[in-house]
Amino acid sequence: MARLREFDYDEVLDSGLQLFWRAGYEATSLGDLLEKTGLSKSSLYGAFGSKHEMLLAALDRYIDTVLQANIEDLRRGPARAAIVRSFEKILGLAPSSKLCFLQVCATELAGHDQPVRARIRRGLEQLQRAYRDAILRGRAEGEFASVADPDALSAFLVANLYGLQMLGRAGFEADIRKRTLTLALNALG
Amino acid sequence: MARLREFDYDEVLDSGLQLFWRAGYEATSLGDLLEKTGLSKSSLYGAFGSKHEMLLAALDRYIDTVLQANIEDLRRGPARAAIVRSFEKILGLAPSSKLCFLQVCATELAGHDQPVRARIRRGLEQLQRAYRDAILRGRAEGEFASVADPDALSAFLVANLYGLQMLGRAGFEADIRKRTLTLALNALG
DNA sequence: CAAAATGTGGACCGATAGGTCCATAACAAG
DNA sequence: CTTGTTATGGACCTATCGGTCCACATTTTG
Repeated sequence: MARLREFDYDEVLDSGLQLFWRAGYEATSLGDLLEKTGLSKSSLYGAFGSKHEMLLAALDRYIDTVLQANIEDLRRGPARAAIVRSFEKILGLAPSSKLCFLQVCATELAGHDQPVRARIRRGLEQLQRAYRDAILRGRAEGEFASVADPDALSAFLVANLYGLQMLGRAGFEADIRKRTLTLALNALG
Repeated sequence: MARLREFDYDEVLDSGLQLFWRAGYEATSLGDLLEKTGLSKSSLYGAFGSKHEMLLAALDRYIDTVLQANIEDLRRGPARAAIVRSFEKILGLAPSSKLCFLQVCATELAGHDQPVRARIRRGLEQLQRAYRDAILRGRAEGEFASVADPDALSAFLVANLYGLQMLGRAGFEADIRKRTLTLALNALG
């Protein structure tokens, strides 16, 4: 072995994630990254290789921490309440607040960037599975009347989650979004 | 008056729109714009003022042409068929194809750019109204059983439209997206 | 303590970013 | 045909972009 790094890898990665999350990939410069993390270029490049590889690492980190926390929360308590909870994080969203990082990367990069797309798909599929599990749990408990295919129903919930974020960003009032959500939840029966 | 411009304003604007649409705002450079339009910097700046103002003009142009065409198509024929048609443009979407330009701008810019957000809202509201009109038309014709509030129901359709684009970009198969759409259409009754 | 290996700071790089400026060209009005 | 006005091409500007490189610092291993 040799000299050990003086910074915490995950901590730096979280800082980078914050920047990419707020401003997007292109609008986040290396200078921004260096300033926020306090690292020198050598350290950052030594740890991540390039700006793009750092984004990929940040995406993985997002999925494994932020998204995972949401997924775990979906497992807690009665299924319907858990699903509503997962949506309500979005409902209060002001136009300028952060969207799901997956959405940020999907629109900016996934069209021409395969590694990014693969990660987004992975994240979305995890989320879909979590909804699917909640649906099955709710049915077992007699909470839901719908007999629709759980795969389709969970994908439907994911789609509505991201669609609602779009409405929020456009400045649609919380009231209309709340009623939109109600319609989505109706599909659960 | 004086010397008249040698290019067609709307034609140039459409070229710019194509670039912004495909790559996003930050990733589209002035050089890209000049190359694609064939203009010199003076001409482009004389006509639009800045890259940012050109984007705003492109957004307006998108709403007044592309989106407007979709909206007009929603008025044709039986309501349910028209709504299905409007979604099917999205359903065939490969991961790398273009999203709605409003979505591109919403995620990249609307968080911190008010003029952009205002335009996105305007576009989305026009789209929502078009769905609302189609819903009312369909009800009058006895096509729909649902008695849900048309404002909420139309916002719900808009949300599902954009949510489905997200699924497409992530690489979700057309089959699962089709079944997701079916669930959304169920809300029409 | 020497040697091998890795981390760090910062100078340095060519390319490109968005934008301004100016001399010249082409028009309309009188 | 002059005058006022706008359009055009392209030189030019400063700042910053992402990235490389190297001398030096710090560590583990033997």
